[in-house]
Amino acid sequence: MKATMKDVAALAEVGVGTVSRVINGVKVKDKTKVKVMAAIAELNYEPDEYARGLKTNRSNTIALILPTIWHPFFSEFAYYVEETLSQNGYKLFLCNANGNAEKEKEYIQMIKQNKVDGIIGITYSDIDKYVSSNLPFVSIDRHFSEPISYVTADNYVGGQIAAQELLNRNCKSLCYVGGTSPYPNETNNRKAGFYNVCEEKGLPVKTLDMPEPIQQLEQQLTEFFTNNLDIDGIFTVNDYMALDVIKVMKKLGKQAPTDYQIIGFDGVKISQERDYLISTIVQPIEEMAKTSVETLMAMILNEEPPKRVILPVFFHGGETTK
Amino acid sequence: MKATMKDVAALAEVGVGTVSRVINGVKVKDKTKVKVMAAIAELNYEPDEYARGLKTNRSNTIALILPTIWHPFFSEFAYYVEETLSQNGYKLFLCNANGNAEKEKEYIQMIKQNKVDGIIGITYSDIDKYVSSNLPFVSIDRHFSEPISYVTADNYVGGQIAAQELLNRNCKSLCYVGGTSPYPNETNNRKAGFYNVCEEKGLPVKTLDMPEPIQQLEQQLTEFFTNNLDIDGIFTVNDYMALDVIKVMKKLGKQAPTDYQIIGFDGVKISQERDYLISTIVQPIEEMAKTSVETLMAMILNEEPPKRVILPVFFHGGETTK
DNA sequence: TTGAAAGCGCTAACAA
DNA sequence: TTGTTAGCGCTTTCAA
Repeated sequence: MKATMKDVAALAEVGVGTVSRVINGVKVKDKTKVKVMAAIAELNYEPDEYARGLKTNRSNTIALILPTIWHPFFSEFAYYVEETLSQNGYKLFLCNANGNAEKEKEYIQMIKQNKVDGIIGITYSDIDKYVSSNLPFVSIDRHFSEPISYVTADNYVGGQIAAQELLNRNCKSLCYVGGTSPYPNETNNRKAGFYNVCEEKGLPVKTLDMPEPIQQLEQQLTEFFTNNLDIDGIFTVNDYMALDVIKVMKKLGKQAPTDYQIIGFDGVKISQERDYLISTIVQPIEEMAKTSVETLMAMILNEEPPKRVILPVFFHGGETTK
Repeated sequence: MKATMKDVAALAEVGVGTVSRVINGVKVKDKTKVKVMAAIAELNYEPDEYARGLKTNRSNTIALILPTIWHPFFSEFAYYVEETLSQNGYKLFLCNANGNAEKEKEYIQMIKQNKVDGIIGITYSDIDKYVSSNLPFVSIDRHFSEPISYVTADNYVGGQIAAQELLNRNCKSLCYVGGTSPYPNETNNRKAGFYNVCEEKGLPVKTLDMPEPIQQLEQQLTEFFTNNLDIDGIFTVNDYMALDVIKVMKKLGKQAPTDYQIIGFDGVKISQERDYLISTIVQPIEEMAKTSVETLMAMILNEEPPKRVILPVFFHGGETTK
């Protein structure tokens, strides 16, 4: 049978309140503390977090809501979120929402019923409507109109850097390839930053912006690049899109970085120890994860959290640029 | 203020016991049920899982212990575990242990304190020592001596298939490249299956088996392949090792599949919608995840779970074989 | 079919 | 500094 606080109290010949104080680090006479500790060790006592939660209304648990963990950007993010939480004595509920608003709602309900202390969310539905304002919530890469804190990489500057790096490498005909989501999100700033630099230099930019969900991607890409054979500098909304472009270009007989140069966005690594896939604008995923957790912790402790944090990106030169 | 069962009972003019019965689907007179449901809706009542857990000693939560979520094999596995659990009304604690026995132990303690109903573990320490025998535990790819259930892919047959596929493609000089872990695990069977076919055909096999953790991998690979220029058929313990071999071979001026052919193991996809990286023996990850959850569910319901499940693998011909 | 009440294991307020 | 106790919100037994 599992030992309870009562058992410990009896063995140590003290009241349960005293045991509780010892457990929670409240000041107790040294001698009593020793007795209690001995009893705890003897009985192999471990506090019941459910009883505790019932009283305190806290769970030391947070929920991470993602589209899918099966994607290196999200799994890297989750990895660091878990690591940071664990260091803070928090547990993590993993919630794959699959971009499904219904499932996000279900999770919100689960979260309420389970005294979850806060949420970190990378979501694309109007989740804010279901999150009550007193539940700490940090959004990633998504700016809600409500007073919800968010953490994001500097997408605009990332776009600027991409343009600059392509120009530095003598690209003459630039283009941007991306997708447009029905939900507003920060990735649009990548394009804006890219355009900004091009405009300043008075350079025209070609654009392939496909409405999401993207249908027949390969066909659209093939058509676009067949009609624009002069393009020699490409910036894509993310690394995956760059991979898709590379594949199509290969079929068209073009190879990076000799025939054209291409820069992605995200800085995806398929695992910690492996390399970036391509030349890319790297998001500081570890820092974003840590900042999210810290912001959430501040909210939980009723401190004033930053309303928005924008973290710097950097260029990684891989094998798809000269 | 959050509504409690008492509030619902008062509004519906019934006892709390009746409300509890309605919530839990115990038979109640239709008319009463309607009254209670109305009160629940009116008050926006949601049961408190912590109070419930305190009484029932169940949490509808399971823990997934992994080395790291930041790896496509594990994140795919986690993805399907989460999906299946969610369908069963279960929640998932994500535990990255980083191959760190200390952290695994910490997690076990957390699990005990939080009434976690069961564990799915991909672990490489002697975790079984800390898991009490009445806590449902399913191990992946690892065979404990204790009566612990495990789920694994058919690694032996996978090795056989790899050898066969290389031979079918006219490879004359085969080799195996892998690592040996201090902890026994099922991946050794990949090598064994590979050898088995080669021996049957009377073919010699070269071997590079490096003790883990592997130091100076690239150097070891370079040396090995420089000394064995005749090798034209390679089987590696996993997909990543194959990528490393490919990289080294490129530096040696060799290209797959023209100069040599190579088959990996795992069938890693960096995301659901992307392709396999190379020619490989594919593990049925989705099925493994589902089977693990089902086995765990059976244990939780005190049914007799299968002691071991070995699931079939298949060959995927990619661009690294002819 | 239902209501009343005990009690799960803990925290915190109060009293000593 | 410490013991006692009420009560967190539920489930479940017992009796009606």
